[in-house]
Amino acid sequence: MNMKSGVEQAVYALLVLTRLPRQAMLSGEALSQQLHVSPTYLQKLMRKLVQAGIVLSVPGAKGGFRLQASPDDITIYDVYMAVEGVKSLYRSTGIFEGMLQLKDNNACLLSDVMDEAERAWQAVLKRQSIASLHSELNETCSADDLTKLDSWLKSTIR
Amino acid sequence: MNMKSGVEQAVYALLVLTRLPRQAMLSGEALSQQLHVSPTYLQKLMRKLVQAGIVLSVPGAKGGFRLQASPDDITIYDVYMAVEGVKSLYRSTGIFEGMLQLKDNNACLLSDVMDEAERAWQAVLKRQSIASLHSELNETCSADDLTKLDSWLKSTIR
DNA sequence: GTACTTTTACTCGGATACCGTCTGTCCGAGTAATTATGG
DNA sequence: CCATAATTACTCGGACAGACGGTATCCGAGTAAAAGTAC
Repeated sequence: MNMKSGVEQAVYALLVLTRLPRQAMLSGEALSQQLHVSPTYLQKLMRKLVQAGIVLSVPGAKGGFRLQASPDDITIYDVYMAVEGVKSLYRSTGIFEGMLQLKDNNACLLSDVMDEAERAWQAVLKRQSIASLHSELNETCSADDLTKLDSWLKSTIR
Repeated sequence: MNMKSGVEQAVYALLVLTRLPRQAMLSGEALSQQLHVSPTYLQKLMRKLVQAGIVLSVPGAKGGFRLQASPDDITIYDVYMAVEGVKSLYRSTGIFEGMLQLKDNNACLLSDVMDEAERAWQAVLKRQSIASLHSELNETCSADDLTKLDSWLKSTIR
């Protein structure tokens, strides 16, 4: 039971896009270079973010990605759901029904607890947004590093 | 990101052991028959429960398993940890450090949120015990099914 | 200079290979109760 | 009848095969801007 590393990639990709100048676009290739991750796989992740309405994509030359929603409106939960899918952590394998043959397809005893636990988990992810993470980034990093990142962005967008 | 089905097996195994007459023992083979799961794999799970101090095992003829702790003291969290291990759901792959070469091995921005979310998740699992699940079982099942289970237990222990 | 074609630089989505983890099996040990054996 | 040996019925833990899902790569297709070409 491990979280996909793709979620982490997606979050940081969004963080980079947050620093993007207004209306500018960044290609998947450029993004992958900044994050040091597989270009093709990141492309796949970006498509999921597009389908979830988080990111806007434009094909063709000078195309690329940029945020569609405001960073304040994008929660970590949204990113998680876009990348990981909607299936819940726990799905009964039907042991309870099998133990003593119960006629009614009763939800297994564990489902209630597990669902509640998952909701509690998701609630925390919903409280944090890309914007709040981005402000953390501003506090954490040195001004030097940030300007280096911004100038890289400026020179990369076309 | 899916929970191991082994956790479910372990929980129901403990539920069966809860109904066991005082001091009686049940073999892994018998348990697996009742749960309709793989005998050898269940054996592996039971060993983990033993190592976690949840279950007591006795080798040799007339040996088997029985609960070591009181059902009230065994939380779903305990079972989860015993089966799934202690590693956390999320571990940073170091993208943040790689983005702009940060000297200090700073924990990535996501870690805080993810850890908090995991704690919230675990907190729910800690509130539910095997005993509370067992009382749910008593309410859910028909008296007929329960006596059938008990008589099976009586005829199986030796 | 305008209309058209070609090139270029992207995204899109499917097919597929790789790899780690979870599931499941097998086997040789160890242990204890039971049974068999010998005197 | 008692002591000892053999058998039986378990757990223990490692090694390993199989299944599955996440990671990663490749390719053909679509799209739009830019560059080239013709008149």
